[in-house]
Amino acid sequence: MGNQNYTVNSVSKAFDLLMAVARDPHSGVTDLAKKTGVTKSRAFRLLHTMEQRQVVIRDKENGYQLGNSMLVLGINASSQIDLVKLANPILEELCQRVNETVQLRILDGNEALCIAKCEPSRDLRVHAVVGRRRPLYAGSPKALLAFQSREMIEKCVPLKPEKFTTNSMATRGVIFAELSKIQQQRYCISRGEVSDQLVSIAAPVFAMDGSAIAALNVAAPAFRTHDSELAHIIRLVTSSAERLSIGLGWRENA
Amino acid sequence: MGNQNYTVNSVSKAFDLLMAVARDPHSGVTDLAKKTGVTKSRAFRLLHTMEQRQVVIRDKENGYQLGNSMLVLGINASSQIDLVKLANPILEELCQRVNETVQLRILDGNEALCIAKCEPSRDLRVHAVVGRRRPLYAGSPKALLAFQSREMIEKCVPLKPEKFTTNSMATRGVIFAELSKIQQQRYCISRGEVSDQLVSIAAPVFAMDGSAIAALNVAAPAFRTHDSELAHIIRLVTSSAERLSIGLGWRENA
DNA sequence: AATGATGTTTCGCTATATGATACATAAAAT
DNA sequence: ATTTTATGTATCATATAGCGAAACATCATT
Repeated sequence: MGNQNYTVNSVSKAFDLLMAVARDPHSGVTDLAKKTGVTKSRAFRLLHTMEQRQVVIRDKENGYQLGNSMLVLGINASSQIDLVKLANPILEELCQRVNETVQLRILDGNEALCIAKCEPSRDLRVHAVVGRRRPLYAGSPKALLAFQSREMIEKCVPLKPEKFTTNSMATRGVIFAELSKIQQQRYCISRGEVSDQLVSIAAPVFAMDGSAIAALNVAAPAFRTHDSELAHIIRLVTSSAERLSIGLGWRENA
Repeated sequence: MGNQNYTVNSVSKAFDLLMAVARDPHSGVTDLAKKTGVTKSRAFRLLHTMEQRQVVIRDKENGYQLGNSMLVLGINASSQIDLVKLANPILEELCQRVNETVQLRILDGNEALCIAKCEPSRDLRVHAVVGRRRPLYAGSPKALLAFQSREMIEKCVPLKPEKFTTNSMATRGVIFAELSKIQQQRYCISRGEVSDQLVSIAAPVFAMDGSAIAALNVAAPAFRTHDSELAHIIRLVTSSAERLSIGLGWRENA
């Protein structure tokens, strides 16, 4: 049962390339090769292979972008992953009620990964990107971190946390204190910790086994979010998160 | 300038496996190996590689399904592919107006591939699947075929067309005639050609270069679609398709 | 013209991915 | 209980598939 290396290198590198294409569409072979640390020949062959399968396509200037197969696979993925399947209607309802951007983030490695979002159709709104990663120790991802094991928390809060804004929590101590507060009240409010002038209200989502696997959050411009409405938003976010948890088979008691 | 074989076999096979996983989630190694005509060892290694990258994940019973990476890539794809990006809001509006299922299909090989859809929230509705392929010679994909080159049409209409229902067009002659009619009127109505009791109204979408690259269609139960409303639906479908074409840079005059 | 970017092609080498086979574990059948 | 037939996982020797480097071809730009 040794930890064998069954990895097929070309396949692994192909996905490196693919992620690179997703990140910066319209890049060419040379550029992508550099970004992924692969020889030009190799990049060319791998991309060529993916092109044949419509995984990537090329624009007029030979730049690569994601192709139809990715589209098909992606849409299948969202109907195969229970969490996303369940979440989307709940996100939409929440988004409509608060009329602000709503996001769902899961734990991925020691980061939070956005796997679903919903934006209102008003002109000024918070922009969310599916696939974007954030550290767990700042802003609304704390709603996810707060419910992890002690070791996990230790591992994820660096000794010198990055200061995104003047409002970012500066020390481990402050963050730890905030995490236990979040654990008690079961929601997290962060004001301008990651971006200035943004307020975010988040609540954890629990799986059947009681572990916190995701965090649901509403992100809004600070000036639009007065204390009077805050309680209302908190109620909506926590109840949406709870509905989602229940949908995943979670039950209140232990 | 020879037609070199730059294909990296493992990568190609990996995507075979991946498509198989998308098609039948929760299958195991053995099963997937059979379906894709690959040895078990190879399937295992390729799937293992993709598992490491979160392209696939496994359920409790060792079954494979699509993972988070696919989700992220898929969502990126839909924002990178101009057609889909443009189409979604238009599909949604059309769907809401007609209160029936709306689909967008592109030409893919000699089939029509559904790349976007929108379903109304009523109980009885036509079910659409992104990623599903259909022949071009039957039902609403004819709206796409009608605007292709003579050779393409010849190639895509088989000598003995498949009979999906009793209403399917039986001979090449009948289909050819219908195609020229569609070309003239710029829309296509099909009644129960692919599924009994279903009516579908479709219109072509043109690219900047004037080629027909997609077809937009509304699919509805026949009993709900009376002749009185038909004209109205046609108007909505054609105008939506035209808006989409214009969004892609197409201009009315050649 | 000359330079400096692209993307594409060639080619010989060896590391890499491969099939066959064996093993381990679990479920089904006897 | 014992055997059978599934499954997923591991090992290994072999050849071939994929590799890097460097040459080539098209473009822009100078």
